[in-house]
Amino acid sequence: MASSTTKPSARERLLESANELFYREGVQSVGIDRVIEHAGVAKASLYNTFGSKEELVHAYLLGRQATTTARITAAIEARSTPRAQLLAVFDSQAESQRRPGFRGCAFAAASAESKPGGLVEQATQGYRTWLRELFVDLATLAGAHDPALLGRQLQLLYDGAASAGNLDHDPAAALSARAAAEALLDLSTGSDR
Amino acid sequence: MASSTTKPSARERLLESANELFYREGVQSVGIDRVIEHAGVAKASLYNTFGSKEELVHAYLLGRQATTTARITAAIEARSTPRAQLLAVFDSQAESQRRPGFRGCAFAAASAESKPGGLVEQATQGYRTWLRELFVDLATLAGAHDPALLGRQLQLLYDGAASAGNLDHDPAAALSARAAAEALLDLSTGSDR
DNA sequence: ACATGAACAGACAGGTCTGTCTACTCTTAC
DNA sequence: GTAAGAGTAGACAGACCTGTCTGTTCATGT
Repeated sequence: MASSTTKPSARERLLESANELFYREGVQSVGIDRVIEHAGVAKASLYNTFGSKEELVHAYLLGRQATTTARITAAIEARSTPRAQLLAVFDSQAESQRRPGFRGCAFAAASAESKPGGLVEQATQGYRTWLRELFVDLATLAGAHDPALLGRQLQLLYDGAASAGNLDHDPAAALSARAAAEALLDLSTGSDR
Repeated sequence: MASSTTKPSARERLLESANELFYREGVQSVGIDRVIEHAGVAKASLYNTFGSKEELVHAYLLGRQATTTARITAAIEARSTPRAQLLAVFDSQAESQRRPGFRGCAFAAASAESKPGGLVEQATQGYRTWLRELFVDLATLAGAHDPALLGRQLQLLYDGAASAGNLDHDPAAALSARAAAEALLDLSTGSDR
């Protein structure tokens, strides 16, 4: 019963501020000073805890991955058939996209702002590998004729919905993606026969 | 016969350098000094010609739009049937993606690095509006049952291929998108009947 | 009572960025 | 010859950024 009544630790407050500011305005645009000011934390605490800004950004992305993974996993487990589970990924995306403050994929944004070869690219690869394998696994379970191809195409739809939903400020992008995913899935499983 | 033998003007050299450096490393990461050094141009010439960095970035994006528009339009005009024309957009994307130095959509990257409400967002909106109308028009000509929906879904595939092709360094992303587009198109036109 | 460790406030160094400014050079037209 | 316009080189100001460092406060365990 330490973390329930006590105020959050410096690390937790830093991560929460980083999540808010980095996602809203970009990891490059937001400086260290703004993060620590928003978190109410001394600069020395940040550098004692994380060592560098890049590692703070890395921790921010890992946190994003954890919440996204949990959200999608929960949506999948709430469905019973593979087909419904596959579409649930897009339902989860649509719900995330409807929330105020949606600004697209945090990994795509951070990658666009960061040099290749750093921790950002590393975290992005980890996240995308997980997502891709998820789609391929679901496509396999759903009985797709070519699970690798269908999984890839589903990820393209997912990426496109994230990108377009952000650039066009269109909260319905994920719904169009879901409809396309449904059509591709039906084609690939031959469910119209 | 002025521009054939004479060396390019400061404006042209600046735009060419901006196109190369901004696209490769990002509009925020590359400073003014690097652009003028690469162009072999004095800093005063840049500010006399463009007025600010933001306007240079804007001009760079307009140049990107012009070349992309020309490339896609040429690919379309080389085909005769609406169906082939629609798929030619993805062929053109695949060819662009195979070229060395491909780094995804310049507008998406620049948007991720820029504050909303500026010239970058404005240029991005213009480009995306053109692309979207192109897809909807081609879907209409191809006889789609719901051209607005199909056009949107094709754009999602296009965006996803650009994003995934960049983040995963996968030059075949546009080919998977093309195959998905073909399937959606056939479904939407009822060509299997 | 007191030591210890975590967090605080904030000054500071060293670097980078945009944008301005001065002074010089070159070409071309008349 | 010379005036005008375009371009060049580079110093400079002012702001901002990351990361380091000093000194202080405060809760907790012994």
